[in-house]
Amino acid sequence: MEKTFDAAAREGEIYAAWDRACVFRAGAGARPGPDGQPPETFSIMIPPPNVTGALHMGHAFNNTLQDILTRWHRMRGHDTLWQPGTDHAGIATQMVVERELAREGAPSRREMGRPAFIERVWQQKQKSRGNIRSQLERLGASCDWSREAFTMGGAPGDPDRAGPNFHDAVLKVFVDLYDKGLIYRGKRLVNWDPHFETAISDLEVEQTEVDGRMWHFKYPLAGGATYEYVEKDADGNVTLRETRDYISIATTRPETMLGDGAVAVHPSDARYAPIVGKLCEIPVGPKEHRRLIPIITDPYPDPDFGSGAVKITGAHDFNDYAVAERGGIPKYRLMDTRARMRDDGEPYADAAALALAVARGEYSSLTAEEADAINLVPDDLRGLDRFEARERVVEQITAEGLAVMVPETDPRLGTAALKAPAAPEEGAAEPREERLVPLVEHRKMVQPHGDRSKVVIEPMLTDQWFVDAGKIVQPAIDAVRDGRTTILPESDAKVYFHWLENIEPWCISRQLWWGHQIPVWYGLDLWVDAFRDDEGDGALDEVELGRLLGDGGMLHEGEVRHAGVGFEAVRDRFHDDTARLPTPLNHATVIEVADKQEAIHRLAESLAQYAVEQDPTHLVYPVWRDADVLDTWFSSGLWPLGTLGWPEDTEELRRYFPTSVLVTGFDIIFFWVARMMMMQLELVGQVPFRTVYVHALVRDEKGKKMSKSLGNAMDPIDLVDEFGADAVRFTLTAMAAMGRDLKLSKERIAGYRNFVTKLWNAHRFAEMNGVFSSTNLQNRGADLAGSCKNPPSATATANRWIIGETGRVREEVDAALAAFRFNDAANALYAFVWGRVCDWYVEFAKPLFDGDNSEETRAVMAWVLDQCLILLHPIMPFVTEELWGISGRRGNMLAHAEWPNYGTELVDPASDSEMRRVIGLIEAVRSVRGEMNVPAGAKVPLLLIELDEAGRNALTRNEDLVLRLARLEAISLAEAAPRGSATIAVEGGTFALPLADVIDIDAEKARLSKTLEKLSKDANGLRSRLSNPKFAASAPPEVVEETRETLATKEEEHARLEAALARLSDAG
RNA sequence: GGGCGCGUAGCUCAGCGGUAGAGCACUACGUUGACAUCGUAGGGGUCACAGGUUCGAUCCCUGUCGCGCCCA
Repeated sequence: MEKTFDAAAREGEIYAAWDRACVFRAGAGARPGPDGQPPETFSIMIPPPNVTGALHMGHAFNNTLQDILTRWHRMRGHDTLWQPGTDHAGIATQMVVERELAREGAPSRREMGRPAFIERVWQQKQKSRGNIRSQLERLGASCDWSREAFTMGGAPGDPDRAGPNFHDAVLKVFVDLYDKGLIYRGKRLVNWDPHFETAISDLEVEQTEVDGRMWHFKYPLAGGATYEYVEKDADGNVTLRETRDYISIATTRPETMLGDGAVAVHPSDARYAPIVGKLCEIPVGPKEHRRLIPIITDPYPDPDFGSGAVKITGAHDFNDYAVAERGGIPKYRLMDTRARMRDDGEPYADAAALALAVARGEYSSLTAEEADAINLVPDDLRGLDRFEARERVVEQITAEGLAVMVPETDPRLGTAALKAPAAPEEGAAEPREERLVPLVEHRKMVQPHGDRSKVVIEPMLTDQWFVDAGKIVQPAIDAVRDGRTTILPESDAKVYFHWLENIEPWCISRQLWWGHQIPVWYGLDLWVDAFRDDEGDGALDEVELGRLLGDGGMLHEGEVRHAGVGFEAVRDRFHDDTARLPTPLNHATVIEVADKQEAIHRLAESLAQYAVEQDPTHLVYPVWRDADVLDTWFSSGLWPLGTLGWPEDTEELRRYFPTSVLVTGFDIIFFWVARMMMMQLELVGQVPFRTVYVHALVRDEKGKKMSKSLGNAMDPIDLVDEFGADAVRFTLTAMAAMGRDLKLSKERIAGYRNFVTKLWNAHRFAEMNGVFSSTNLQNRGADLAGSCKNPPSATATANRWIIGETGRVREEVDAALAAFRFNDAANALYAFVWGRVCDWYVEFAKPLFDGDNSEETRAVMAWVLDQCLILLHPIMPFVTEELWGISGRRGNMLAHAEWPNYGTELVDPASDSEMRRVIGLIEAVRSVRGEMNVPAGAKVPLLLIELDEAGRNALTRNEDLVLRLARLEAISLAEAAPRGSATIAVEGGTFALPLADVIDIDAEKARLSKTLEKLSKDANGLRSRLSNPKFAASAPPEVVEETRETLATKEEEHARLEAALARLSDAG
């Protein structure tokens, strides 16, 4: 064997061997239960990574944990499935492709059109699909790749027909929910990304701190009205009293003033009480069409913040939206999809007049659609970018003298403020005349940015599809409350509950091209009064038909719609609808067209043709499909069911659903976990998983979040290249304390790479000592047959001891994994393999190989090393598989080896305590040697002064071990410690190291005194506890007994060392 | 502002009622029958602070101070 495991060279080979042997296939390696029952099943769904993405450390962590669970259950003989797959990641993928197009100088998305673009995305998907898979393979992920799924699998254009038709399943879910009334369309405020021109979810919005400005403007009261403005301090003393003809408003987004619907103040705010209910003027726009808006009260404004008055722009701010809803304030949309000021609709004068009538209460029933149609952007600002419009608005207001002015020394101006002039007595020049400047506060503020586009998100009022989440949320709450699903760690269950109990409607539409296109078709609403059959004769005459065509009639009417998994599915429903229309429209054929414009055109055309031919069979009723796609989280919400073939009743669905565990990050508890819970419960009435294990974040070594822009991201594959997958996995596992972020450093990984080497070299040692020789292989034939239950029989204490230790660690590991305490499992194994097997057992074996028990020792070592490989395999699959192959001829790959179920019954208490004494003596001798500076190479004699029987037996039976490991020449009996010797107190006895020629008497005295001091202190503490009568009365008897024993030991050791010190002093 | 969590050895973290552990780092020594990606020994902690409960508190409770994260 080489000196180290060559991970870089071997890992690929090993993975390929697993692949060839199909060991990761669903159910592979499953064994019947103890009484011949069918095997338990274990299933786990990978949280699907972005198909065009790359794995980051979070993925590495997440998938390592999944692999540990999967491999562990597989080795236990369970029918195991780890379902892999990828997510189509709507916005991210669309972005990748658009960027690619730009780089190539190819036509843009809009230039090439939707079908060509989608085709291009499929090409991209085919190109990058292998990335994630090969990266997961580098990590050793034991997924069943034959079942790889894709959230857009089966969609039109999918060149790969192999996987499940996830696409149609998603559409079916939409249609089912729509038909149940759980999905609706409505005009709501959403996070709008002006770059991608789509609504995005809260998850996709980053709150970023930026240097912002806050302007202060005066909104003049209507008709020049005035009021007494009074400010008071906390004690009620008047600090300011003046007559004002305006109300002061602060804003960070002046351009939105154009859409203000009101000014709101807190109901308790006495400063503004005199003007509540009055109208004020928005100080921007053409003077002759100034809009007036009401001053209202609402609990939202904070009287202590700014002026205490807040402008209300319901169509462009989430808080304002709520105020507007409460107060019946109209919400005027100001921008287009690219966040430029609107350039559509009627001229400003007409729009402003209409809005003014609304504000005056002259126009009571303004619908949301009507409000949306009003464009309140003044003509000179139309078409401008929002930021440019902002500057213009500020200029115009300031020019008009309606900006709040302050001295230029005002500290609120921030860095723009001038230093206050020094006092004259400090020698400053004459104070300058105070100049006034507009109050523009420069301050840090938090602004929403698109996490991918990086542009400022604009809250925007748009038509979107929503899931009425409130109606399906309760079962998801109940399932966790009553324990059908467990969320770990517990604190994350609280997050889950909190979110679900305050659930909001879920916006599921995205204005993207890549994704599941919403399966809703619209038709023109012909069932309205305008198209009435006047005579009631069941037929439309020319006049009546003319109304359809004339006056742009159809354009202004609404739409009717149906949902179905495809056009064919909705066609019949539209036919049923048209059947209710008068002749000749009831003969119309339903056809699919691109959009509403085309529908109007085709219908008009077909009616015109009818007017000429009078042939109703040529009439058409055109319908068009909703252009939007579904939120990616909506489709991934179906992941557990959809990957198993739902809605078909598949074998896999019956076997593996509900799944056993979901391993995922804390950041998607709401967005994914909660939604999967809601959706599977709604669709099939079952929870999607029994346990949700929520893991924390992988940070850099300084505790910073890893991010590309910070440049502190570590690429897991680079780390695998450098240290090997096993080291990376073991590191992540050992640091996976529940609910705690892990700070990853290369030093730590290097430490565990050394552990891999340690394990390797223990095997190398074994190989060099014939442990894997064919004779020995025969001796352990039973084990090769797959039984791990029976360790070889052993007589040597060290062998009996290590077998017991193995039993202990197996219990520890299983208990840890069962409780998802991955770090405990890793640390238990580390301590066992390095601290007990390598540090002690291998050393003990060296002398044993020369003695009577050599064959037994070889058999035990082979068994113990096998157990190390088996128990470590879920965490470190590569090196263990490699060693498994090297160390024996096996019936199975290690990935399918049988997981043991022995436990502490393997512990032999006598051997245990015997080894404790042996190890104690060796350590005591080494310690004294070290402190007395005995050269490491020197062999010295040890004198036994006194020792109890158990100690003597232990010593006799293990003398070779002690001599060798303590580097002793011989052990002989002595009546008393000779002059100038160091004393060693052990359990039940005293030894002496005669070091007359090397010993420094003072050093030895100091050493003994120090130890004695410590012993006295400990003993005193114990004594005071024992002498407290309440202790004996209240503490559990075993604790009292243990305390007594500890005290006795300490006192005994104290006595021995005290005697030694006395002798030393006599001598010295 | 609301919620959750964290302050334990130089660093990273376990432990969470019975007088503190690991890894890494550090110091000294070392070609000991695998391993220098190693071995042996050693130093290093009023377990953030203040109260309380208890025979006993790093652990439970309350408060304070710091630091995170999530939601507004």
